[in-house]
Amino acid sequence: MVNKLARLSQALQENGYRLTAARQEILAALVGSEGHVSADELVGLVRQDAPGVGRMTVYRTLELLSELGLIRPVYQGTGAAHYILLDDGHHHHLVCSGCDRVIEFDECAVQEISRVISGHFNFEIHGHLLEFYGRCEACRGV
Amino acid sequence: MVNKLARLSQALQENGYRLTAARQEILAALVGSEGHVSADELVGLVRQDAPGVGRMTVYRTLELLSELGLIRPVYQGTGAAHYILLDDGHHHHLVCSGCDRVIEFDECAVQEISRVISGHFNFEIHGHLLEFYGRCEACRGV
DNA sequence: CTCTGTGCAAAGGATTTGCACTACG
DNA sequence: CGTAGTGCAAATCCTTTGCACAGAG
Repeated sequence: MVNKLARLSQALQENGYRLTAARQEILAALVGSEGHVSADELVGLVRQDAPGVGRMTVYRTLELLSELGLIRPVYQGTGAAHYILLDDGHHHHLVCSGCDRVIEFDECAVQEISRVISGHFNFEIHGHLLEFYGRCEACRGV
Repeated sequence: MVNKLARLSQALQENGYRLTAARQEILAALVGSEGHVSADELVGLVRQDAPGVGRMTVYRTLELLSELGLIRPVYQGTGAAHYILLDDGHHHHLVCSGCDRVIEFDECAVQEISRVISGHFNFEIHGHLLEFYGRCEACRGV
C-alpha cells in the first residue's frame, strides 16, 4: 500500500506534475480506500485528514490520474462514477446485475491476448480492465 | 442486426416486460447505432422516427436493459455515459488515453477464464467486457 | 520570480423523481 | 379492465468553468 502510494506519486512527478500537499492527501485517501470510491466519497475521505481541500481539486486530480492511465472511472450501479486503481496495470471485476455487488478477483490470463492485440493494432498497452457480468450466488436465489 | 433486435425484444418479454411501441423504437435505434451512444444521442435517434418518445422513457429503458445485462454503461472520455451492446455476451475495447478514441476488436480468449471464475465464485456469468488502455499509433507521435 | 495548482461560488449538464394519462396483454 | 409503461416539467445531483490567490521549483 505504501508502495502503491509511492508509485502514484512518482508517476505524477515523472510526467512533470507537481506533488502538492493536496495531491498527496488525495492519493493517500485513494490508496487507503482500496480504489473503489466515487469522487464525492473521496472528497469526504480526504477532508477527514485535510479539511481544507476543495472538491474540485479532487475532481481535477482524478482527471489527471485518468489521463495518465493510473485510475479508471466506471459505472457501478447508477449515479456517480466510481474510480478504480489500475496502478498494477490491471483490474478484474465480477459485477452482479441483481445487487450491483462488485467482487474482485486476481486470476489473470490476459497477457497473451494483450500481446496479440498490441501488435495487431500497433497500440501501446498500459493496463486493462476485465469485467464479468451476471448473477451472484445470493441473487440467484439459491 | 435484425437478429440482435429480435433477441433484445425477446429478452424483454421473457422477463415479463411489455414490448411497447416506444421500447421497440428505442431498441431499433440502439441496434442501428451499433451500440455506442449516450442517452441523449439515443433520444435524438429515436425521435427521428418517433418524435413523441420522451427523454425519460429512453433513460428508463436503458436502465432496464442494463439490469437484464443486455447493455452496459461505460465512460468514454468525459461527460455523459455511453452504452454498449452486450447482446452477444461480450465486448472488447481498446481505449486511447490520448485521444479517447475507442477501437473495437474481436479476438476473444476469455472463455477459459470465464469458466474458472464462474466455478470459483459460484457466479452465473452472462457476459463480459474487456478493455485495454494505452496509446494508439497516432497519439504516440510516431 | 514565474507558472502551476488551489479554492470558492456559480453555471452547466445529465439523470431522476412525482403524478396524471395511455395502451399493452 | 387492470396494471405496467409513458410523458411532461421540475427537482436533484454530479461535474465543470472563471477567476483571484497561494505555493512549488
